[in-house]
Amino acid sequence: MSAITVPVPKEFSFDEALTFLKRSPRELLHRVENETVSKAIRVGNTTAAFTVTFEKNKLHVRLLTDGLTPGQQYEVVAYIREWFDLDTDLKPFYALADKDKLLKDLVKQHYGYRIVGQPDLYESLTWAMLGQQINVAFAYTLKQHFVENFGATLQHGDQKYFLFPEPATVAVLTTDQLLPLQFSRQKATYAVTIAEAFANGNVSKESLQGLPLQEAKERLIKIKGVGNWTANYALMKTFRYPDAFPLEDAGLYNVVKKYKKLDRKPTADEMKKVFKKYKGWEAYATLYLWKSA
DNA sequence: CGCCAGGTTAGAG
DNA sequence: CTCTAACATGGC
Repeated sequence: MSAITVPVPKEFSFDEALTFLKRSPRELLHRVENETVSKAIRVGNTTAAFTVTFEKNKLHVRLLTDGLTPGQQYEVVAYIREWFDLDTDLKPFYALADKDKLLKDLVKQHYGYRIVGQPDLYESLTWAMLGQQINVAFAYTLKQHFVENFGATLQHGDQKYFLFPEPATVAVLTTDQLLPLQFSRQKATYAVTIAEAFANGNVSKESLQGLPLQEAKERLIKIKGVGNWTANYALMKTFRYPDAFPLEDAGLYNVVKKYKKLDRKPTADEMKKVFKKYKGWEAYATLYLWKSA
């Protein structure tokens, strides 16, 4: 079995990443067992399963699928680098956070916590949409049903790996096929609309790559069902624009409410004021603030 | 049972 | 541009 080592930055915590990945027992797109993450992804025209562990200060990637070309192996490693957010230099953020009352303790407690991402923009956008206006636990239930019903699977040994559904698969669904999965009519419609946008090529990760945040956001918001919150969330998880963050997020409102000892929901202006301090690092500030919620 | 949850849209004022 | 109702369902 081939193994590949991947160096990580000093400010990286595999444990924090694992904690995040273990968030829901309903997650089908990866497994965490004995400090080992396993997952399958599509690379080119094939599917690759792999495991990731952390030993001697490095990630160790083991490919479970035989016969991958060097190019495909490279793609797997590139995916993992993106997934674990290994290419962001957190030093400037930590310098800023160390001087901030709200963040100071959080960044100490969770030192090395990064944005566990979703390198697939379609997955990211759909996942964000599923999470609109419901609690996270139920969002995972919806995702579980969605993946079980429409995602491809890969059997490796006694392990079954699920892949996120493809846009082309979802684009041709009727809302009636999604209602039994506990989707609301609205979410069912949104799911199909988002899939159509990707399936017909109107939106793709490649076409947004490198765009300024505002432009990327505008393109995503053209899709019905994708508002400011959803677009920011997806851009945060896929491209890690450091200043992409869901300002309207209920969790963030609650953190600020608590911090300012308010007896009501903070206003949008009050939220903006708090986040002004984190200019350029709003996404990471959000990540750590969610930890306190 | 009631309130709220990782919101968005369409329509009115 | 801002405000509001409707959507809609589970978790706690």
